[in-house]
Amino acid sequence: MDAKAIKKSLESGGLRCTPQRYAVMAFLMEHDIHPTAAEIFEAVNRADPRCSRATAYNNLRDLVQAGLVREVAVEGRAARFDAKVMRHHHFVCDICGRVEDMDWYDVPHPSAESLGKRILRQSELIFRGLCAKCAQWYASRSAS
Amino acid sequence: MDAKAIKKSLESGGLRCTPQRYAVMAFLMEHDIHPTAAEIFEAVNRADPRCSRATAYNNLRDLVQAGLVREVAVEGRAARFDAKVMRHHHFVCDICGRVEDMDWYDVPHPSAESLGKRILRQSELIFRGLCAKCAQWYASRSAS
DNA sequence: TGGAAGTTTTAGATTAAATCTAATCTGACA
DNA sequence: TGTCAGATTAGATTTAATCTAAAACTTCCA
Repeated sequence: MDAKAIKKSLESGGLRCTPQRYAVMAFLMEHDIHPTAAEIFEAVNRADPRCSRATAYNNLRDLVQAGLVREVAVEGRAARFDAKVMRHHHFVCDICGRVEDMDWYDVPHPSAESLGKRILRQSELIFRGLCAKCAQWYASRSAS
Repeated sequence: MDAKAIKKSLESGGLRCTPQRYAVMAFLMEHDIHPTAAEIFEAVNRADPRCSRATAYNNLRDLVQAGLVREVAVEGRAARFDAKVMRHHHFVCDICGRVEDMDWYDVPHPSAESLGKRILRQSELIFRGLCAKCAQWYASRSAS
């Protein structure tokens, strides 16, 4: 991954490029596995033990606020994160909680005014079901 | 609220109608405020202190599993719940976390097969922005 | 009616996720 | 070099939710 690109993207969000912040952003850009905050902290801390838990969480919060990283809340599980490279929808597996990317397409939505609300962002979709792996496991399980 | 209707709806989900379970379901059907689990427990426990925290949470879980209650995960906040009377979308306020109902409409989505996934449910939408109250507060704040 | 088997509930302990605290460090720039 | 806002830290704390093991109910059949 291009270090300059990461630095630039941090600065475009008004964030200074510190080693810890860089590590969090780089991890997210290099892995499209939608890790939880705990997984990000563990990976970053393993690579460089100077990064503490609070710092990993603080930086994650800052990156989300700056719009560089997207947070996906999943019912009954820890939140998951991904670098917001291109706009896309998500798929969440009911069994293993795995989050996968899905292609972006526009969804029609009511206008803000008609609802009495001031700001209204296009919602990203979260589809739900069983991922290929869990669907297979589930099928073999029901068969026996 | 019709007690018989609540009892029937519990039984339609394969759940026995115990006083505690009834209280949780009744609270959700009588209040469309999308309470958190903690708020539900407090309300139910206040009305009848025989219902413990674990019971409120257990029953909530059972109701969600039975498809009678919907859980809405919100980033950085406790999950919220509502009785699944009619299908609808949701709006979440970025500032106060308030959840509001929005009318249902179909959203086009890719078919399961094209994605290699076995089961794929229609996603309910979550719109995000500022609710009327917070939008007003925010505007008056920026003005000063 | 008795009582075995299953279900539900309970108080309190525990876990998990994330944030807070207050002290310390860093580095840009005067 | 000195200053100071911003960043980081370890560890404590908070919050949300679940677990545990015992007790209390229901059901239902003899």
